[in-house]
Amino acid sequence: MDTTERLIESTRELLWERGYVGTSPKAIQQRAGAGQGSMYHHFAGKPDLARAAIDRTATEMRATAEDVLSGPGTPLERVTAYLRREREVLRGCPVGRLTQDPDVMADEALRAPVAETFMWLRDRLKTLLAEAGQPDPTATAATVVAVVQGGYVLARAAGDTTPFTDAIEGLIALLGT
Amino acid sequence: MDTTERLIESTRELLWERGYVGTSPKAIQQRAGAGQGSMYHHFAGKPDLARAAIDRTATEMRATAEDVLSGPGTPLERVTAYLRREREVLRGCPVGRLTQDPDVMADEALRAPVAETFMWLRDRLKTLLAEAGQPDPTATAATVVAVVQGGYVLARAAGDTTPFTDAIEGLIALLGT
DNA sequence: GTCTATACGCGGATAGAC
DNA sequence: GTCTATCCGCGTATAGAC
Repeated sequence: MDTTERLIESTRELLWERGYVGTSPKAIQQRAGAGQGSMYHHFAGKPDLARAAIDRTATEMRATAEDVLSGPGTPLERVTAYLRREREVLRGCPVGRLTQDPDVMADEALRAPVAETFMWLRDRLKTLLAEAGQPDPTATAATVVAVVQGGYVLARAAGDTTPFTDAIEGLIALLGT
Repeated sequence: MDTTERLIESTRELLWERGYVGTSPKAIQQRAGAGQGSMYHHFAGKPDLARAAIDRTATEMRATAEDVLSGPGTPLERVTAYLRREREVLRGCPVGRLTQDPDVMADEALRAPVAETFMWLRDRLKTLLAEAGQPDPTATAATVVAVVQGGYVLARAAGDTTPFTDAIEGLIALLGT
């Protein structure tokens, strides 16, 4: 892995763990094993690096979701599979957490991939739920995504994955077999 | 409002807007109209102030919820009323957002009120849902809280309250009349 | 109780040598 | 491309005067 790659990956990890405000160039350099000069040679600064990191994280999240959503089974089974997909629950959602960062939301270039990811996801689920015969697919799609995002919040608050699983299984039960 | 009060209230606002990591003593002092010496006279430092602010915010949130949950109507109507309660959606949840802050989660004194608030809320909803005859009240209660918390995430990502409302109404529909 | 002075390292970056 | 030096203001206090 070359320096550019290591810088981006380190930034992704730190954004996930500590958010944008809590991530310093110095911390990125140390994790990447790169010097000051090296970092500023490859990137214009912290926002530039964050842009690369966030773009990649958002893209990856869509790909992961699409993988399950276009998988085998009836539309409802695929939504259920999406809900039950394995996740690093206690680490939270690497995209959703950015939503809480005022400096990310204030910068159009950083905010856009976050907004697009959730719009895409809601739309994708809406299509499946419509196929499944759900009466209000738009609203239900929002509910599905919200349960996942809110499940992370509950799990982190509790320091335990149980509330996440509960929230997911509670929703699946409500969606009907 | 005396100085102590203004310091706590300013801290509450800043924690809501910018989180713990993004909030500096200097910013607190400026918003409170208090000097450096004044702040350190009344509080031991940033964590001490944050503790007072978070305790109050958590307590207030429980009181607000209890108000609706112990209101008039059938148990299910009260859950619905809780879900439809007015909220400053685009500002996010002042308690839920703390969940994302590594320095808050790392400090037991700061973390405890956050954990307790969500445990209390899930338990309170569980009781109502059990009375309402829900088959799995524990799981459904987690789903209800998660939809609210996740709704905030979606709304902030979109810069628009619509996905929040969609998520809430989608859940209410699933819960049945 | 509040103010001003002082401290020291970090955040975020630029400059220029190698 | 990477390194070291340097910069300036902020974060987070402490000390002591008033």
